[in-house]
Amino acid sequence: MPELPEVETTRRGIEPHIRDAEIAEVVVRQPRLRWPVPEEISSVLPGLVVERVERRAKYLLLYTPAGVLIIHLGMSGSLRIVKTGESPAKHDHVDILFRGGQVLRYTDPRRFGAVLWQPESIVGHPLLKNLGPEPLSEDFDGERLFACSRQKKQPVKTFIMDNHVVVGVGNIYANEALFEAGVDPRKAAGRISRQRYLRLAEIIKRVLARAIEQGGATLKDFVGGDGKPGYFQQQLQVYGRGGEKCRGCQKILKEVKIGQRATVFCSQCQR
DNA sequence: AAATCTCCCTGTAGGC
DNA sequence: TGCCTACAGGGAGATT
Repeated sequence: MPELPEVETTRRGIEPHIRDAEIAEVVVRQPRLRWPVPEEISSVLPGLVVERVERRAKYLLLYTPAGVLIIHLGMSGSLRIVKTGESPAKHDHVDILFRGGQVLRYTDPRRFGAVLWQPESIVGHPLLKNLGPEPLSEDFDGERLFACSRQKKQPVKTFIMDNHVVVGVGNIYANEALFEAGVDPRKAAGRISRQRYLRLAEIIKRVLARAIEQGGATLKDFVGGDGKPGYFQQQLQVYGRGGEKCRGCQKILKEVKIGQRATVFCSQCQR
């Protein structure tokens, strides 16, 4: 499941290949994603130049003079640059062909992702307008976590995964950040001190920034490769390690469900 | 308003 | 080996 670091790594991987390039053709093989892929993209996109590729939360935004192509990778999606003529595999649902020969290929076995077209401006777009701040921006800090959490009884893990509070903190990094911050994921958000939120916010930033750096360092081949940045599993402290020993105190890590999501933590190190 | 539930989909894992 | 079932998970939208 692409988390924010993987989406950002994808953005950095594809942008050099499609920036300032003119779209020649769009091929939609499977329009049934999370929402139907709009038919109009096949007729509207050709002739348009991709001016830049941005990321907002886990959405990738391909800006053209006529509108914005919005792409979400869901939990199994990926984007990569392939060569013209490379035959599509089973789950290669959308190709965007550029004049010059590059092909941006969208792959998504589980089809939880999305490819949408927003003519003109995306300002006020329903999918984007209620999103909280970017975790790596100055708009996100511990003061905000503290302020937003007052009176909230929901578990702190659910709270930091709420896109209204801060975007891009998915299940993996929520688990990791809470472990590093020494915060029990089950604890009510409203019962955590300002001091601890200041620390938690800094750790969220650090964990995400480090993952992006490593995504960059180990950038998989976006040209002709699999286009998947990978998850750097070897350095995950808790995610996927339920039942194994805590790397800090050797106690057995607990695994529970919080908000229908797998949650792993150390009852000794996280209070 | 806040919290919880449902649903979309298919690869993978586990049971037999 | 193969069949069957359960499950995971982002996140919008519905429901409580």
